Amino acid sequence: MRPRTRRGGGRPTIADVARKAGVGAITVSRALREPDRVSRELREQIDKAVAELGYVLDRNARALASARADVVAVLVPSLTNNVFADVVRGLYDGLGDSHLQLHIGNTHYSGLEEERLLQGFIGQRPSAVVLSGIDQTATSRAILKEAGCPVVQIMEIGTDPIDMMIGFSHVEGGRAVTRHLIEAGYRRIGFIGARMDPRSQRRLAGYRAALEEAGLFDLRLVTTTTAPSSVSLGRELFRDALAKVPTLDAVFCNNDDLAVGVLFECNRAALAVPGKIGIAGFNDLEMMDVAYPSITSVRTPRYDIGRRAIAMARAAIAGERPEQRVVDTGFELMRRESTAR
Amino acid sequence: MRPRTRRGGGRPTIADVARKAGVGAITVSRALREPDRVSRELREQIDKAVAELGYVLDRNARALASARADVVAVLVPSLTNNVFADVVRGLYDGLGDSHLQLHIGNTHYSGLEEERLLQGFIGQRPSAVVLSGIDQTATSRAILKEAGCPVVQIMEIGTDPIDMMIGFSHVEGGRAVTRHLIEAGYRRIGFIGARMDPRSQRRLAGYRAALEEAGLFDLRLVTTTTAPSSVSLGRELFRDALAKVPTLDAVFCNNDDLAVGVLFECNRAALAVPGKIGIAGFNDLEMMDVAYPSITSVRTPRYDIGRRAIAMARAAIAGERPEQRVVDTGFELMRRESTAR
DNA sequence: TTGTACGCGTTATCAA
DNA sequence: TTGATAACGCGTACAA
Repeated sequence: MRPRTRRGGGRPTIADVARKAGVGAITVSRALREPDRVSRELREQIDKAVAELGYVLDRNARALASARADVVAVLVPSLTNNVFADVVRGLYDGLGDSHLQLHIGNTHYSGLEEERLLQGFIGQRPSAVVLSGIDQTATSRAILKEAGCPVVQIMEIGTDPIDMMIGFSHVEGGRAVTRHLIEAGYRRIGFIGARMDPRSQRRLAGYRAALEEAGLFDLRLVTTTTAPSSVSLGRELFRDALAKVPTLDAVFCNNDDLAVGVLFECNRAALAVPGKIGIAGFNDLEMMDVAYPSITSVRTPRYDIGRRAIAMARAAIAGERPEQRVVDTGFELMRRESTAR
Repeated sequence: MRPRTRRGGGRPTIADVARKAGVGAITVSRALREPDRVSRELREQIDKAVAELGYVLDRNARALASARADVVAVLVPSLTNNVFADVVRGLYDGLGDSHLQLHIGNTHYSGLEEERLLQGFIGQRPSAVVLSGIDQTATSRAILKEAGCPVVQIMEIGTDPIDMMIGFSHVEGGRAVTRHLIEAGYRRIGFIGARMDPRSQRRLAGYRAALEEAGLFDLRLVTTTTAPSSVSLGRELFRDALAKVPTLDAVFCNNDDLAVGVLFECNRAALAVPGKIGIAGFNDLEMMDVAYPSITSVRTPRYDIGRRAIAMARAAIAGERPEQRVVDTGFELMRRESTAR
């Protein structure tokens, strides 16, 4: 029975390299992974053969044989959102010289989509999973608990981590910025929110708590939509809010895109900022400091969260026990011209 | 000799499912891939067994056995850049109901990094490769030609596609917007550019060509940096440009972030836009239309390019020959208040 | 429509 | 330090 034709595109395999270098296949494998455990002589022959053949390791075969994929699965709710773009940048930078790869999945703010993606990713036997927020479905939590790999929830903290967590309290963020507005002398402080995902909801809760403490809360001050955030949406929501409450003297925006839209609308309508209207955003995009007037916001350590999430994952992959399972990064209120009255 | 302990984490395999469902392993495999080719009765038994066992397909094993990974490798120069965030969104949406996965790599605008990533991705035997621009290194081109899978270069067009291409001419984009500024009556038109990657260089070339046609070109009008683009950088570069050429009456910004920075700086310095200074950007981010004054820009079909690139890749994977290897999507000049004088 | 035998390219195990 | 052998879990080819 003659050997069948090779299925793979005829690309060189580890056996080809071994033959050419005059060694066993396993020695080639070792030379590639742990060069120190192979004698210098053989290593050089092998390197030469690899170069001549243009050999490229088949990651699928490696993953199958070693039952782990050197892949970190990452689930974020959006790729368009600057916030998660920064997180992902931090994740990449956190990889450093490890041979880990990042596989990014976009949940589109849907728990069900997260479940679906998780199924797919788990099928790759990732070395770790990083995912956003703390509102996973019961099924997702079950999948992750059974996956047997480190899991890092990011951008938020809570009391019941699947495994590890790093982020900050969105309730406290919302509360801090709202208190600042109150202290600045504003009294009719509106909340403008888009998307209204769980983190936005919690920012709203912080806003409400702060206003209630001060006896200033009024439901009509809250203007939200589930539509995705954008600058133009900021303009629209602000118009709506002003129509509802003509005495509005400040707005806390769910995020910075909205705040910029509000600022442009104030400029257009000749509403003085911060004199007539105070504006505060959330996340502190780079633009906020450059805007005229510059816009108050809550600086969230997105990039850092990304870096440290990978560091936590790498430590756990290496078998280390985390010092703390839940890491609170905090946030920083950036007071600027838009609320300086 | 007793069977050794299983290497994998003891997760159920296709054989376990087959045993439980009382069928052959291959029937389970088929039921998963091509349900129509398995009798309804068996299919139901199999689905039940899968659910009860919590079976998850091992994608690595599938990829190894079938010599293809159902993965599209995507290389973009940046994830922070809104432009590529939109492209990636388009790519995801283009996937539709296919069982393809996207694996995103970030080249950080480096040809060498692109090469390195390509090596890694090719090791996964992707079904297709999507990459940005037309300036790949010779090595990258060689790797791709040998990969034997469809390749789509996006965001730009040129005369020598590796395989397929979809995008538009950045030279023409730069030329169009510059001509518009000239027609609007501006005479001392500056160019402000950050990053200055190949596409930025070509926008600059278009700008220069248009000004030279009109006899208005002057090297001192050009202010660039290789630093990454940002709103604050737009402010800085505009200040530099104005210091060099105090008679400056308009600026074409390499991209919209810079343009927004210029607008804020004009507001702060009380330079009337468009009266005293005209401003034009590139890419037409959503914000441009909301800004006050709204900002002229070149709308680039980023999302669409993403979608169509995947469509082209899918067609090629399915064995179809493309109608055209190079697709010019064009662009659209959006005339707005910032240049309406 | 279903099943059998084998191979995919690599690594773990164990022995030399 | 090196190598032979047997998995890893699934899909292809072919036969029934």
